[in-house]
Amino acid sequence: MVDMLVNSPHPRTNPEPSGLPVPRPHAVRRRLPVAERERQIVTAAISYFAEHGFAAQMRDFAAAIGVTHTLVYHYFPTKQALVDRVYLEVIVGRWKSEWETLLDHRTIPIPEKLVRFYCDYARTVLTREFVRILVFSGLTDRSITDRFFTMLGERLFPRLIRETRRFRGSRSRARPSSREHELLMGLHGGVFYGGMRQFVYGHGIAGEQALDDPSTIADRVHSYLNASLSLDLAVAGPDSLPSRPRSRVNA
Amino acid sequence: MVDMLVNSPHPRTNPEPSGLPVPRPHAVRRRLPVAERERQIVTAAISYFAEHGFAAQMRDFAAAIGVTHTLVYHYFPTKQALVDRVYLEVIVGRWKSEWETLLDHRTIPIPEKLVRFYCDYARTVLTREFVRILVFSGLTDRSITDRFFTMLGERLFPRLIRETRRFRGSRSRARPSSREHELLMGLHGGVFYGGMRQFVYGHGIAGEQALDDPSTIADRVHSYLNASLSLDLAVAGPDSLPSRPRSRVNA
DNA sequence: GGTCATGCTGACCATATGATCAATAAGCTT
DNA sequence: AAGCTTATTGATCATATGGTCAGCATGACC
Repeated sequence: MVDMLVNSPHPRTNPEPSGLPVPRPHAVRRRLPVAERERQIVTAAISYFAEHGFAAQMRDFAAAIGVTHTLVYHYFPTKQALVDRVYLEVIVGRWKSEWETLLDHRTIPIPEKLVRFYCDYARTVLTREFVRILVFSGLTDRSITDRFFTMLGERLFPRLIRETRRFRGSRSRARPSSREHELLMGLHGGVFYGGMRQFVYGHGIAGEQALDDPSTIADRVHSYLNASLSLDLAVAGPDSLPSRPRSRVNA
Repeated sequence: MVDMLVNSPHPRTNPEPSGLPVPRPHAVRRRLPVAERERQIVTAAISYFAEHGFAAQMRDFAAAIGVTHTLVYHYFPTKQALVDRVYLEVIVGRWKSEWETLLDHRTIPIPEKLVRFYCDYARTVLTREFVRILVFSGLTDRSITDRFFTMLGERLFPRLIRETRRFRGSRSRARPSSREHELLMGLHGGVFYGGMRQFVYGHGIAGEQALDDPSTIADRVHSYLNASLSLDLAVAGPDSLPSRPRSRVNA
């Protein structure tokens, strides 16, 4: 399927070489309860659009679940309506408010908290459907990625910054400096990049290790926290070293 | 988008001198030398497809540079040929063999070498066209991203792993462990994620700081190198700390 | 000013696509 | 088995798309 990208009306392969007249090509017509059929359509649309992009044809999609595209139009008035539904279920619907609760927890040690959060975040978000649909939507209609990133920026990143500061022994509530922010983006991006590699570029890890592998996540979080310790001496000079890091983390 | 078809391909305003019957309703038709026109088409195609994806229409694209789509077909036999050319120029054409030379350099201190490399890599690769086209192509036709990632995997990552090991005082030539590899992917992904945020999600940095900002890059590289120091004690146990890190790096 | 090679365009083709609608038949009730 | 509701479909529409082609018109040369 090269032409998800490159539309081409012409090169449609004619699938009917044999001139035989097919008497009853259509299979048994099964009637499903409305709720069930709708569920089926949405579920199928998620994986179909994740795979082929939102430029994919309604007819091809419908054929993939063995119905006609007209039936899909019976459940969703327009293609856009179906697309919106897919966005909603995959991106918005997967947000877990528990993440916020977890990060607000007062007694779990901060490194453990961050590791636990990023493990679950990775497990939730680093799926084929989520990653590809987020990226597809980011490249075209940004309305959904905007919503997602607003949530990240309002509910997640401030908490992560706050916890990082607590780890460093700071109670500042100031707007994060760009160094602080970029450091966090390095962690966050490093995690998400695993999904990109696997589901977009197709050069994922060999299989031995999952994207949400706790030890990989732990490595990254610890590396991030350690780096954050040097934030305080940012202005002190390039060669100084904290005489005794507050609490260096190790795997 | 729709009206681009209706509109005359030439947005240049017709002077409209007087009520005289104008026998030539179409705008000035400029003839360019072949090489020049081809250059113009390719350049425009790069930014147009980067913006609208490769599903964009030839007519719309042609209209954007003020010619008809027929003219484009005069220079490129098919849409795919143009797309291939875009891939080639943007992705393949931007690889710098100097990167390999730099990483092979024997005397530059390793942290400085990595910082210099990632600064230039970021400057080259973290452009709107590169990032978006790479991701567009990754989501659909992977032939080009495959080529790119093969280059990364053959020419870049091995060198980065080797230098990281040298930094740790190791001369091993063994295949990188998955921990080593994932740590490096964390760095690499953290850098690339900046481009994703800015050019795909549209939630880039506030402008004060560029994607290839040396101090951000330096932070990440140092954080990575420090983390790599704990690789050796991976099996030693979760709580041990190197009595004296070989050479901790700071900003 | 005239002419000529060719860069460039409008009209056209064949197919494909999102969307509509009357007609059909599956599954329930009786 | 008959009847009814409605889930499902095939035929159809209007438009859009990648691609072709004969012929126009532009700029260089005389």
